[in-house]
Amino acid sequence: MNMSAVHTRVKPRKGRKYDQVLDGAREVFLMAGFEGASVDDIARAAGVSKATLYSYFPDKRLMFTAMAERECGRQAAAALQVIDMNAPPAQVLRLAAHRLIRILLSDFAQRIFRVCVAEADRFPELGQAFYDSGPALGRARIMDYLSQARGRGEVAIADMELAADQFAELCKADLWTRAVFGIQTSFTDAEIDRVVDGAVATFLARYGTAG
Amino acid sequence: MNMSAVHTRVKPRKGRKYDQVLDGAREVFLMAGFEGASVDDIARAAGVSKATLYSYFPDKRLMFTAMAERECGRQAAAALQVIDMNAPPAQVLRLAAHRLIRILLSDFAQRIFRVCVAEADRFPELGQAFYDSGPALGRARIMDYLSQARGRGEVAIADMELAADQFAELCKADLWTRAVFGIQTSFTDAEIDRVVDGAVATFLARYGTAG
DNA sequence: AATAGTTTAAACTGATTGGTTCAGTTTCGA
DNA sequence: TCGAAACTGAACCAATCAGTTTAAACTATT
Repeated sequence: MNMSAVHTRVKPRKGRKYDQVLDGAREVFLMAGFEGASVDDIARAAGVSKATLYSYFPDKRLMFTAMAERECGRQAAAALQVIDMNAPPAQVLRLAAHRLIRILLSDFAQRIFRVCVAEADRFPELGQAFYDSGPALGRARIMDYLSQARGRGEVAIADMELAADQFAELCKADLWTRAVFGIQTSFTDAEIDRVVDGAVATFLARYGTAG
Repeated sequence: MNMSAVHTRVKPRKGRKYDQVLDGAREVFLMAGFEGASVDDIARAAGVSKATLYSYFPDKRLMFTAMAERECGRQAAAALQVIDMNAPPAQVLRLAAHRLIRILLSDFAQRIFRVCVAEADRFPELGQAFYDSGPALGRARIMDYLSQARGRGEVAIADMELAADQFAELCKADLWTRAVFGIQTSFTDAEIDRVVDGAVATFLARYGTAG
């Protein structure tokens, strides 16, 4: 079946302004949430007519999930930065903590988190998608490193998964909470360093071996 | 000014069905969010006519904030349970962790968290209210105990605030994340014990003094 | 029982929503 | 340059929404 696609490369669903539409959808959905966003606003933000918009997506819901999944994918890609697997824990963890916090506190991550959480029961599959592309992926990365470090005897960890989760949680320590409630929106390096140093110190106090 | 209130006790804003209205508001708002909730639904859930409802609250927004603030207050009251200030850290922390997790994972806390987060920028004061009556209050309680324990030399803590935050974060370790995204809604005692034990162990590895 | 205040159901307003339709314009490959 | 497909803009529809109004029914206190 689908003989027309024989040499037309896998046919990305439809035509030319697809990304443009999703960009508009992202802008409006992330600002206003699902119910708060009107389709007319999205069309305007996308610089596209409403008819075009509905030629790409059969309804508002699918438009929303499409944009959410694309953004989750992007987030996942952005999180996959190189880590020096051979460096000592104190150094690697400090760097990882910094990166993680910067992502967690970014305006973008905050917005998409809010939307995913708010709409988690209207779109059950959405929570899973966000979890897989964010927290779960970050944890896997941390576990990768910790496993190697354990192989070198640099850390002593029995429950690897729990350890990775604990490290991620330690990085949040209040900063993230205050950001998500809109209490504080920008953070100084000093504030972040305090949390990062605290996270690394606590983590290594439990799991570190040598000095 | 306000001479009419001289001997009419401080006048609780208005009459008889106030709580009834707020109960209905809670039910619908927590289920559907601010935009998703219709005033007619709220009236129906409250068992009250729409006219009555509008005689208590001038508009939907104020109805929302009133209910949110009441619920935050309740949450705060519920969190204030007795703690044996003189028991050893390992024991107190384990109990506190259990309580905290149970609250964090409860259906009610999850729902109100979602609504507060989702509506944090439509209602800026709401995030603050939730933070004060939830995380901030919990932290204060933990700090109280840790201070006393430090006085007895049972823990060695420099940055008390950070330590309290770290403990709270350690208690969440993935369980909370999965709950908030709707990935997992009920948790076994074993799952919780694993996180609790891990949190206490890690915390005391860093801050504990004796065995 | 009379009075004064509350509550009710239901109809109504004006605005907005998601979604459709369509006549006409643009784009682009062949 | 032709023609099909993609796109536009605006009008349109039915539904829903927050909020108001009204006339009748209920509840107290006196």
